Amino acid sequence: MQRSEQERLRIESLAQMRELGIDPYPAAEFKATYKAADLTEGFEEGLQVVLAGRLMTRRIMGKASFASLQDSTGTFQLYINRDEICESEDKVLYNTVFKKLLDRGDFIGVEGETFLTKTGEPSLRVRKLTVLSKAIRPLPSPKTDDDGVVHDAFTDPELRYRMRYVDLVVNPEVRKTFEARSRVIQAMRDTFSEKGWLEVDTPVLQAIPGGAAARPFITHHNALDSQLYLRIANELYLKRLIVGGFEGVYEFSRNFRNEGMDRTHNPEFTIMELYVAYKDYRWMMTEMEQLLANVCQAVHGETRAELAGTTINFAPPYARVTMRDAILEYAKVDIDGLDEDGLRAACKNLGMEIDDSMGKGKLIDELFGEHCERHYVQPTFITDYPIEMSPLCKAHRDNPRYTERFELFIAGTEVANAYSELNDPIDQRERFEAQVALMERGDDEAMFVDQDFLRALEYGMPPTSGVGIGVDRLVMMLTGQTSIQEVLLFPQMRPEIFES
RNA sequence: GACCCCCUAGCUCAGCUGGUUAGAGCAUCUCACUUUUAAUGAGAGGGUCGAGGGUUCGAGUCCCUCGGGGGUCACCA
Repeated sequence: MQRSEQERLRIESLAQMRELGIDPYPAAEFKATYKAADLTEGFEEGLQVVLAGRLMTRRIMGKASFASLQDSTGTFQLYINRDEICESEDKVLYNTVFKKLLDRGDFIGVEGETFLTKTGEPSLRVRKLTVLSKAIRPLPSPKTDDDGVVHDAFTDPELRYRMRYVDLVVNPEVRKTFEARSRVIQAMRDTFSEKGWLEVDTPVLQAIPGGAAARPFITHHNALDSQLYLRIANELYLKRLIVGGFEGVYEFSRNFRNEGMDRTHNPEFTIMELYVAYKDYRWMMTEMEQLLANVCQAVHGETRAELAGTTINFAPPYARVTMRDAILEYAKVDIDGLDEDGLRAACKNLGMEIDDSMGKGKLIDELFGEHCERHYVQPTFITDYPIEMSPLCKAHRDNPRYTERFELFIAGTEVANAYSELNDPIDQRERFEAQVALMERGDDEAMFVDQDFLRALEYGMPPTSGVGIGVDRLVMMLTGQTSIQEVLLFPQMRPEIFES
């Protein structure tokens, strides 16, 4: 393996440490008494503290040095004086270990007391220094000048995504994004658990990939000698649990779809699905408004978030627009009363690319996607989807051509999808049969029939409303990111080839 | 899958219509320095220019193939 000059020197330092009787990778627990942020907030002088973290910058001035120590909460300045850490005549710890053998990126533990430097910087006067772990590779070294401008930042997306561990160490805003992601998920979980709903786990390996229309990843179980799929959705399993008598169930579901990748699609992604018995989609809209306001509050301390130069306002209520009105407004087409041929003519009229495999539902969806979607920047519920495009959703109580469905759009992107769930087993069977017809017509995304799910519905499912929230996309909206890769710790990449 | 762009030191980047020994800043190494904070001053080392082939007297630069990444589009109801 080819090593750079810097790596070779660090490996040499490692050996020298061992010769001095210092274990560069000690096994013992190291008990830090504070975190960097604890010391910075409400700074107190003369406090005895023990800190642990990575040595990040060093400014050596002969017999005294300044350094910064970075832990999970931030950085804190260290002041290291030769004669204070080496009280006897033996100055090896300072002159050799600290100045020569330690490098940027090494983990150390320090003990001492807090004080203010003459320039007023909160600092730790180090009395004792312990090597906790030696780093062999040099970290990138971004620097921030007086004007807050970052120089030499570690920015190459390929390197950042492949080596997220390095990205997280040197780019503090990256760590903040993932802390925000965790708060989003925690806020949802807290809200649901307070309402008494049950968090459940349902199969990732499924014999029939149901609940959505997408190409699945296929795998094989040896002992059963059967083909299995990684789930594209968990919807049908959560509904089975509602049949079983749970009245509120939810799951943060990692789904897998064997489709293209772009800035809003990764082959594996997370959808939070929630089903609540005796509710309808109107109730769910109100519930979602409150949930997202809470989540935004948890992340930002207010119900607004900045995204690509616009302020997104998450405070309820959100606009509610029917799909018919949306298409009427932006495409000037009234889908009400148009049959498939009429729709096809209208699409052609607008210069859209369409083909014969597209049914009525798909044509309407194209109209909406092409002309309307991008206009909904502030959170907006698009409601009452045509029945042809929603095979798991109950027909609208006032008009059977539509369904009791909404999608929530933010910044022109679909963030949530909800129904008054179809619980009529006869109707559901017919809808599945219509999907089979679409599949035979050439639609390779039509849904599979799940006989066991139909059997479950035949045992009776209470009226239920369900929702799926695209967690990754919601995190994007809340953290101002425009690429899904920035909200996934390890986005999908082509496998890296290593020389052995 | 299609098109466009990118790949040069540990990091961020220069490198013109092809020209002699491939540069800078930071990082690294040596020396100096007991309150610095993009520390400072003096000196030094570090490169298979993504890989392979071709054109040429001569290729980081031009051409071809391959690999990786980014963007746009398609696909993803």
